[in-house]
Order: sequence, then structure tokens, then C-alpha cells
Amino acid sequence: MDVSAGTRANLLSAASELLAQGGPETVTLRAVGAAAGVSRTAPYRHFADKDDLLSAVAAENFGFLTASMKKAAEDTSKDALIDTPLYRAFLRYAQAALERPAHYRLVFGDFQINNPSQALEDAATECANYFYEIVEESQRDGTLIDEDVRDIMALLWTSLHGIIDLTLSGHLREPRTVDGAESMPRLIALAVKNLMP
Amino acid sequence: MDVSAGTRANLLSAASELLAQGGPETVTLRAVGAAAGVSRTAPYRHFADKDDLLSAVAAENFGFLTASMKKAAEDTSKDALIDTPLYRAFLRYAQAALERPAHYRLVFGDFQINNPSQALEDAATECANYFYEIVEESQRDGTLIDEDVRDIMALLWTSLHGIIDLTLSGHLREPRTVDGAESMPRLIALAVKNLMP
DNA sequence: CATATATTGTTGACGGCGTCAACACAACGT
DNA sequence: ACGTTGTGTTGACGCCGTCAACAATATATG
Repeated sequence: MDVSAGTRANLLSAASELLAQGGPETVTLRAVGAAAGVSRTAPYRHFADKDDLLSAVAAENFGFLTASMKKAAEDTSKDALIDTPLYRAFLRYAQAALERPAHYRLVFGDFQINNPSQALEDAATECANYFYEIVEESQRDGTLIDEDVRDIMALLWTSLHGIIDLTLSGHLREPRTVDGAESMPRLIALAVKNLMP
Repeated sequence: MDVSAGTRANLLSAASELLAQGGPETVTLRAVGAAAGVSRTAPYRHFADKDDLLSAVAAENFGFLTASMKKAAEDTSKDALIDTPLYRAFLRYAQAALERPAHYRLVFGDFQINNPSQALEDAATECANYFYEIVEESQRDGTLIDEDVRDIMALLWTSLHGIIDLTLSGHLREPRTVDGAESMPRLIALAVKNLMP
């Protein structure tokens, strides 16, 4: 089998691993190089600079979020608070975000505005397209109210993102709640229900 | 009048200015010191480290957000899409966020979790308390549905934050829209309307 | 096959960063 | 008058991203 996955792929997964395990500040080009078994400036042979590397990591994670949603929408094995593909997709999206918080913040951070990469933009577009599709479909089968698709999509996406981001920052956490993530499924359900007929 | 505002206050406003004008990466202790007319290590006489300084800036901005909301809630001079204190407060909150995007991201970034400062926590609590109050009051006068206050508050705050944050990151921007912020009042109005009777 | 070229890797060095140590000086309570 | 405390300074250290220069290997070309 193919053991050598290519230096570029190694650098990418090394950066991703570091980001997941130690947060953003542990992701240095030196550490990434070391983790990938190459020297500190090797990344420059595959990425323009550090931001370019992070941008690629962000793009990969955006794809992960989208893929998680898509799969969960069709998976009816587990019972959900609301038995619709849209709710299952949303909940899974949030769970995927919480699995790798630093990745999620990377994806929606503002660094992408400064140096836009095509791959990241494509991943974002694909994600947005799926949001659009699933909202449209939910409207067709009557599980979402029949107002402007773009408005409903924006409302749902912003709600979902707000729930995730405020959970990550800890501002949603009540004093007595330890985790803060336990009320997420219910919050998402409430947000979705508000747009159901 | 008092021209000398104290070095600590000078450092604080210098850091805030730098953050507003040049973004996070321009805020270095050396630049802050220079802007405040002192040397590069002077901040260490007033703050534990850089994060502590940024934490103080974040706390100040959190207060700014809250104060903006409070004032706008009572200001009935301008006509709004929804004529309630809650909507006026929310819209102003979003506008204040967009006035200084880097400040807003600082407030809701995850750095505060690593080194919690009392001042920042207090500012966050005061903001949350006001959200709670205005939601409660809106329920009393019948402009919000009468469900669990905490749920309604969480739903509204996450929606508002999601709209702001996704606008800042550019993900809400449609191809044809240049600014991306122009549809914000309408989006906020839609979010609020969903929780009106 | 031989050779020119492109690709991918290395080490050395530079400036900028946060931070600590050491020192200077002013204010002030005793 | 004097030690203490608070507030400022410069020097130095290690880590960072990045560039320049060089080496080796793969690839394409005659």
C-alpha cells in the first residue's frame, strides 16, 4: 500500500493535528515541519506562506462540516428532537464544529478575507449551496414555512452559527451548567421550530 | 482640565486605537508603548501580559456594546423596522459591533477562556443581564411570545451574534451584494419577528 | 544515454515579537 | 534622613515567519 502520502499532505495533516490538539498558537511552521518529518522551511515549497497553509486546513474542515451535514441528513437511525433531515443535518453540523473548535474558528475567522484562497472559497460555496438546497427541499415537503428561500437560509445559518460560536466562547453557559454544550440540541430545535409552519 | 490621563489609560486607549485602525496583528506591545509615549515594556507595570491588556480592551468594548443597546432602546427619535425597544437595542448592538469589527471579535474570541479577567467577566455578565431584562420586559408588554425567558434570550442573542459574525466573516454576502451589511436590519427584524406573538 | 532544467529539500541569517532581569529614579510614609 | 514601593528604562533571550543561498533528486530534452 501507499505509505508515503506526499509531503504536502503530510504537512496538511500535521498542521490539522496540531491545531486540534494544541490550539492556534501551537501551529507554527517549525512545529508543522517537525511533525511532518521535514525541516522548518519545507512548507514554503508547497504553500505560499503560513496563512496559505492555514487556508488549506480551513478549506478541508469546511468540507468536513458539509459532508457531516449531508450524511446526517440521510441517516435516520438515531432519533432526533425533530424528525427532519434539516434538523439532523444542523445538529450534526454543530457537533462537528464542537469536535474541533479551533478548526471551526479558523473557518469563520477573518483571516480568509485578507488572503482569499480559491479552495476555501469553493468549500464555502459548496456549504452554502447545501444549506440552500436543504432549505428549499424542506419548504417543498412542508417542514419549513414558505417564505423567501434566501431569508430562511440566512436566518437558519446565522442561528446555527450563533449557537455554536457563543457556546464555544462560553457566553451561553449559565452558572450552573458545566458543559454548556448539553443544551445545544434543544436550542437548535427551538430555532428550527420557529421556522416551521 | 486634566490632560494627563495616566499611563494605564493611555496604554488602554492606544491599544484600542491600534486595534480599530490596523486590526489584531498591529497590536504589539512595542507599538502600544510607542503610541502611548512610553517604552516597550512599560505595559508590564500596569498589565500582567499582553493578554491581560487585550482583556481590558475587550471588557471596555463589551461595556460599549451594552451601553449602546441601552441608549438605543430608549431613543425613539429614529423610526425602526419594528417599533419596539428590543429591536432598536438589537440593531444598535449590531451597528456598534460593525463599527469596530476587531473589537467585536476580540470580545467573543476564545482567548478569554484561557485567561479569565474579572473585569471582562463582569462586563459580559452585565450585557447578559440586560439581554435578560429587555427580553423579560418585552414579554410583559406582549411584544415577545411568553415562553421560557432563558430560551428566548438565548435564541435572540445567538441569532444576533450569528448575523453579526457571519456578516463580518463575509459568508453572508451574496455575490451581487457589495457591502453585506445592508441587509442586516432586515435580517434582525425577521429574527425578532419570529419570536413575536 | 547524457545533460540541462525544474522540483523539492536543506541550513544560515534577519528582523520582529513577548517577556524577563537588572537597573534608575521619584514619591512617600516612618 | 532613609528604606520601601511604584513606575519607568535598556539589554538580552528564545521563538517566530520569512528570505537567500545552496544541495540533491527527478524529469525532460537533445
